Amino acid sequence: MSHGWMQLAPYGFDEQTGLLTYLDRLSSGRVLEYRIREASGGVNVEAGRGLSATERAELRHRISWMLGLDMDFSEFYSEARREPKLSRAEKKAQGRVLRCPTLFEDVVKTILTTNTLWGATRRMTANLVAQFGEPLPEDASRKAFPTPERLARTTEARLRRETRLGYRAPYILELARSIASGALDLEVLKAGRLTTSELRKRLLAIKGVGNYAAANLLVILGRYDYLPIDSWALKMVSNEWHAGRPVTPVEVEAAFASWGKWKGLAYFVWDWSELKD
DNA sequence: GGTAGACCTGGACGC
DNA sequence: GCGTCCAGGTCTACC
Repeated sequence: MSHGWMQLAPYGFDEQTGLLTYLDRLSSGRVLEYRIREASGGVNVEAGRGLSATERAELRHRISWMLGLDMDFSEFYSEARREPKLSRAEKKAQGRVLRCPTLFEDVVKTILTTNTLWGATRRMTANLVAQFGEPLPEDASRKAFPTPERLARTTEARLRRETRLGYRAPYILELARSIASGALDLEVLKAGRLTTSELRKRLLAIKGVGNYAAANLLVILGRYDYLPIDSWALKMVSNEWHAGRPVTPVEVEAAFASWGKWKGLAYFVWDWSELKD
């Protein structure tokens, strides 16, 4: 819950019951819904019946990635004990950032967060899913996130008209087409073989991904050396340490510099003071 | 390498 | 009802 991904389609979250849902399309082409609940020692997932062994293995792999189930934060927690503003991190098992099964989806969603309001990000994502996603067999009104191949077949004009992506439409289209054609492989970036600096270069090479978006994606990839400094970060740092005076990205960097390779994570789970009116 | 200016969209705000 | 501003930034042209 450290960022808003659970509010973006095809994720759904019920605050009353704590049920997290997600509509996914497996490589077999099967579209299904994951119903994920917290359980003792892990999570419980319902995902329909009649899955093959291959599909079950893929599903397990994808959900494990989405929830970061194999991530180890013990080193960060050890550092965080010296900072009261991070004291709840270990107790609440914070650090995991909800992510999508494919990096393609995370990149698209990150581009849709830029230069707009959160409500518009939600709307653009919902439009993309509704217009280009593959439907759930038992309820055609509910759909998975569109594949690069499906988006690659549409036109910029249709993207602009039907999803209201605005100037972001050509970025999303170019990304989808590069992946669909095989020219770009984003999934390989998850393997952890590249240095953070090299990973950042690859992300910045994507049209529509700048410093903020790259840093946000690095956090999603488990690299915390860069801060995703957006207008919200400027506002929160201003309120936290500068009595509401406007601050620059340099001052945001300075505020978290002492956290070194953990600074992106410290920023994400920081217990921010209430904004003053 | 640093920096204006343009960029879709739609909600908030002032008049 | 209308015009302006701006938001969880980025790109391009220009210096």
